[in-house]
Amino acid sequence: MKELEKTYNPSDIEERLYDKWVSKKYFHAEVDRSKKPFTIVMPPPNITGQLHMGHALDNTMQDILIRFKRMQGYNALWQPGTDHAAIATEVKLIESLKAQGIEKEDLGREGFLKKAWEWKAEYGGRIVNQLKKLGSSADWDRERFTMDEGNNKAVTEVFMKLYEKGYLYRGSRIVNWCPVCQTSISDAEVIHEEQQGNFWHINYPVVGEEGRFVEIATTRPETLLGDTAVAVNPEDERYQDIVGKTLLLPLVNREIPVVADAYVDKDFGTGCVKITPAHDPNDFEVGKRHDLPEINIMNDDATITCPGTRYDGMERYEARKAVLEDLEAQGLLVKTVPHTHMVGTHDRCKTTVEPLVKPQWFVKMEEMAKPAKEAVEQGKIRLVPESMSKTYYNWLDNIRDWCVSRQLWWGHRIPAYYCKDCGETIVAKEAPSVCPKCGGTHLKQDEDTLDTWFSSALWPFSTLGWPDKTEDLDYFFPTDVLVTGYDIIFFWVIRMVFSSLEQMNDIPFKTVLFHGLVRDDQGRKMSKSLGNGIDPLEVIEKYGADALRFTLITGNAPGNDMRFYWERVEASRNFANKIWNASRFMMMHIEKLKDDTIDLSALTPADKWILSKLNTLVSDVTENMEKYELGIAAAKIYDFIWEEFCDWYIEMVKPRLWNEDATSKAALWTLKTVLSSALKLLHPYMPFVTEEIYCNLTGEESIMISDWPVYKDEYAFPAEETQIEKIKEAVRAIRNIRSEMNVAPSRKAAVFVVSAKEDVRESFEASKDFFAMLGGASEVTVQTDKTGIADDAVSVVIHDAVIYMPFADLVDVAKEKERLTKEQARLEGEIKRASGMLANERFISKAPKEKVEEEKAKLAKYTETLEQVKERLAQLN
RNA sequence: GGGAUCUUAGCUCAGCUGGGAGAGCAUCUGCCUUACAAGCAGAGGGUCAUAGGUUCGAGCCCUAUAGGUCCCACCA
Repeated sequence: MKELEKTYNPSDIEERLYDKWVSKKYFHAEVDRSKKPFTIVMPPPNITGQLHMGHALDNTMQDILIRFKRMQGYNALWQPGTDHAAIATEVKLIESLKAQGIEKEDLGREGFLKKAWEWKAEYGGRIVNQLKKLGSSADWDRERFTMDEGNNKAVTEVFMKLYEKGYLYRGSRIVNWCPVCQTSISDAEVIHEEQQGNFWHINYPVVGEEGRFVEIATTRPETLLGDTAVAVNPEDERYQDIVGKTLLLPLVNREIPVVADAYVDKDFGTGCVKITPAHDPNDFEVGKRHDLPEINIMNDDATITCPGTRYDGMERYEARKAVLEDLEAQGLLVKTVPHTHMVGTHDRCKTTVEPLVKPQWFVKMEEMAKPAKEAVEQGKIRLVPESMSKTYYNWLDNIRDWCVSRQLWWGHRIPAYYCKDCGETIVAKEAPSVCPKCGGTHLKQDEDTLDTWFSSALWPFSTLGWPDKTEDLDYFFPTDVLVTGYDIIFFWVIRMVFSSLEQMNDIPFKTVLFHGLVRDDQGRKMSKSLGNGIDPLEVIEKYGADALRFTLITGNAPGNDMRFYWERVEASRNFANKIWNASRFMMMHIEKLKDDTIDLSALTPADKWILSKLNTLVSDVTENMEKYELGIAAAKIYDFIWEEFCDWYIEMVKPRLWNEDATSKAALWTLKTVLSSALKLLHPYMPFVTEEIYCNLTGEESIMISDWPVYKDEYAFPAEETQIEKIKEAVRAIRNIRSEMNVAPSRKAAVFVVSAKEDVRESFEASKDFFAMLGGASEVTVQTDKTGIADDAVSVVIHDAVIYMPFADLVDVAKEKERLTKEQARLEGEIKRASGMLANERFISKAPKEKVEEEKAKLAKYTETLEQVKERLAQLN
């Protein structure tokens, strides 16, 4: 028999147990047609990443589900991997190189990529190791990387298929350009931020009509340099006569037409809009409709290109200033109106994006969006919580083509080749040596790479071997649940859905379980810049992985954000310790249990009560977990173990174990049965502590491969449940009275239970041993009426019975008086102090309001308490 | 402009299909009782944002209002 430490120390066992699980290959799943599969693919963390609370939450949820299903007998596969995270990695690498005085260009493409792979080799495993500290039971033997050979193959395959189908095209269109990262980005990567700016009203002179102007308003005056028209609404009476006329563009003195276009809102601003097709998505469309030229005025680093002007080479905001100065000087700046508007910024670096016309690759979304929407509408894919569906539909309804090319080096290089001789575009798996159209040999591969999300969109099937027809794919796909944060529904979830429907002709997963963000204790997002992030590893080190996991999963509804409090981790740790100690108690007696067989009729009502409670818990928890109500299930297990099992059942059972009476075997059997089942229910949440205890308790190899408990009809004892609940009620009543009357716990008293009902008397009689102990009774007498009970006995009424405690036996009147007198003196002192403070005018006027109110409240409370004390004293005299 | 979501005890939040208001922490009181002071026992504290409505019955459903948070959207 192993003696356990008095307090639970997670760091003593976590690593050892994790190593055991890994070496026993418990996490590994192979195709096994005799079992039903249950599959989760892990959202691949970035190779550059460090474990943060979001990962911890995300992976805890997945681990809970996978451990639960594994115990239920499913062939559970949790497929892990990491993401190459194109922009994030490239930017970080560039920074690190810069610190060494090296520029990206110095290395060249090859050299840079070599560095990137070295980086990956160095840091790629870090986050995986951190995930292991959490207890994640992912199948690490199957770990994948978005840029490994198989994924590269999948990416090329999809690119070709989409191209052949006409869903992938290259075109010069307005894209979001990040001047800092120097690449195009997709719409999803642009976040709109409210910024304080101005509306500048500018006069454009009408050509040939001296003194006549058209007044436009703009928030980006520097783009004036690229204007090729001014537009008005065709139905705007004010401007009917100037449509078709020509204006003289200030500063650059270019003649531009006035066009009529319904895009213009005549009630907004001046009703006249300057049109800059090369620098605004709407203007681009207007430009197309009116066949306007596109004049690019900006370089990739957001400096102005406008040869022959003084703005040429200026930084964009510097140019804005200069343009305004010059307009002002020419008297063309009518007015400046402060204006808050939304400005697009790059989600990675927060730089204001510039809409620029660039040749890029786009995925045509219209056709693929439809089935993606239907899959959710028709219930083939279920989103949890359901409210996410609206967000999902809304995005798909308004979807625009997806810009997938990036001007980066780290990523999947676009498998497109251009013939320098005839301009032909060839999309192929391997680099062609001759142009199939003209036979030329001057071919050049596209310099760009693909959006990171292009490869992650294939993750649920690429990790299982696609495009090859593998056994894994056939067996494990479609996956069962995807667990992820609601913040990447557009980036990832939707793209996986349409990619899977298109490539696999099937849904990628049956359910998406969304969770919220983990915020700091003030409700702020955890971020590096704020420095308010809490490192999960620090939490694990201090309180254990189980405590962290339990904290993250409880006290919050699915999909909601949660705040992180150390106090809650501490509470979770205390829970682990509670279980630890319950098992210590058992270990002290368990050797007396010779065998695990029992005749259920040998059980006492208390045994049947807890067994029945457990039975209900088993079905409740299983049901909750199947509905993905992980927090509710966890709370139920917590309450059961702490309250019912520890605070009541263990206490009830003590006299039987101490006395080693005839029912002690039943007690031991019940303790072991109930505890081991409860541990199983808890195992998905707190894998380490449950494993350690379970193995000690049962001698079995591991809890994680044990069977999930199931509801058993023979464990249902409704009559005993009500019977014991009544006794608990009586115990609570007695304790309440004793506490109210200030009876020292050491002071035992005689207790009489009076009931006219035979069954009630019988059940009290049967539970006398623990009832007396829990109620602090020296002796319990059960009878039908008040015969022999003193008139001044304290009584408390419960359902179907009255409990009497002879007063004189309970209270030492002299001592009670002494205590009350002391209390009276203390209260009078407090009242004097508080009323003194409140009588001081300077305190009232100068102290913070709260403080004043606090004192007032205190005074009121003390006064009230004093009254009660006086009353009590009067009774005793 | 559209949409989502929240407003419940001092704090942070649960409350699953409507049926007698909960947890953790904090506060107060008493206990080192042979598993656990990371504990035990007891107590105080809420007109469930506001106003209507549906219902035998609403924290939960409907409408409106106020306030908070978030997402989406090309109003220059």
